[in-house]
Amino acid sequence: MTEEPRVRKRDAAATRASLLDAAAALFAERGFDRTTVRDIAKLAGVNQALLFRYFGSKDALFEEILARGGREQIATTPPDELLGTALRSMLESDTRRDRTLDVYLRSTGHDSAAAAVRRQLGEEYARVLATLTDADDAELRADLVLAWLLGIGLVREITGKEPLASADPDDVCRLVLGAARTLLERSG
Amino acid sequence: MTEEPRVRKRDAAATRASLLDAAAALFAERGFDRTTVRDIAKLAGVNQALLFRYFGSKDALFEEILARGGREQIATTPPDELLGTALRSMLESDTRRDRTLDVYLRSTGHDSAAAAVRRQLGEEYARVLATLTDADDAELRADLVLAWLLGIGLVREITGKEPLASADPDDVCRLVLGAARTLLERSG
DNA sequence: ATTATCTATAGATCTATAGATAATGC
DNA sequence: ATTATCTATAGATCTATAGATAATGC
Repeated sequence: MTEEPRVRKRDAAATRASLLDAAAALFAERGFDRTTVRDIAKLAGVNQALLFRYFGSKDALFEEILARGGREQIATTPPDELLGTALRSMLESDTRRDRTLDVYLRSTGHDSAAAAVRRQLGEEYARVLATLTDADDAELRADLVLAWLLGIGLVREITGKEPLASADPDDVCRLVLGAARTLLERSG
Repeated sequence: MTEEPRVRKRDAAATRASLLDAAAALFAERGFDRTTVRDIAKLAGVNQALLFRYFGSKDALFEEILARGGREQIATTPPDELLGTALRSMLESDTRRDRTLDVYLRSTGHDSAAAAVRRQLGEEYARVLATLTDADDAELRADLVLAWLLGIGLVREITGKEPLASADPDDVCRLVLGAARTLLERSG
């Protein structure tokens, strides 16, 4: 068992990584504005001045977290399974899951967050989903499906409205995929 | 023509109302954390100390704005038209429209906002929408439809992703209502 | 010698309050 | 006399930086 050493040696790369992880966790939990650089440094177990040394500013750190969010997934999933896969990975309460969506949902006051989502959802998910239908408003239909995913994330993670917040992922998937079929099916 | 007087007389009620309107506009535009009490007072055209005299704190003012949001609408609309009406009123770009949804969508870091939406959506919209289907998971279905509305608002107002952000309200209504029918129709 | 880390603090906010001023109504 | 409004500022943040300290590798 090679445990992580409790007392690290001087290691710039590890310190940088700790700050990234700590920031991602706190931004996901409280949003950008309510997370202080001192909170981040404390959780990472490093001095707060190092945050500025390695990232330059709190904003730059935020941008880096948004940029590293969810980049694989898409390429390895067949288009007609993408919606189900994305939905399910969002619904699972794995502690190991990607929290980038929560970072966005809790930082809607920050313009960079909006831009990042626009870019990532747009140039990846929307493009693939739009290939599933031959309707001439395919892109709008794809956007509506993505808006639904974001809305479900919003209600479950932030608003906390029941019964959706605690609903079984299987039930949610079944209902959403059934209704989304209306939007993304082929006309022929 | 009885114009609003440019130089008001001393009028506590009018000052209070000005502060409420100014705060609602700024919270909708920038969210709670990025709006300062001095911004609000400046837009309202009153001294910033009056905000504390009339509301006690920035938080209390925020709560009051959330509480006054969208209270009528529901009672006067037949259940089966509620979804269409709510969707359409959200999509219209009337400058006169209720901005409470935007306040919430831009203040997701603030717990009061989440509580207010949970309460209002829950005890009003969700309850009515759930009567539209006799499925035994009617409440979950209603929540999913509401999550969709929130998600569409999020993408249009905050994320700004095209083509949804600029899409024709008629097109959006047609697609959403068609797909939502799958969730809310009666089985019999 | 290099550079990761830490100390101390500047400088810019931001919310909130105490107390002064002045316009109104009896 | 009452009370709406304004002045001035306390006090608590928060981001960011300059410069000191100390652990590492050649």
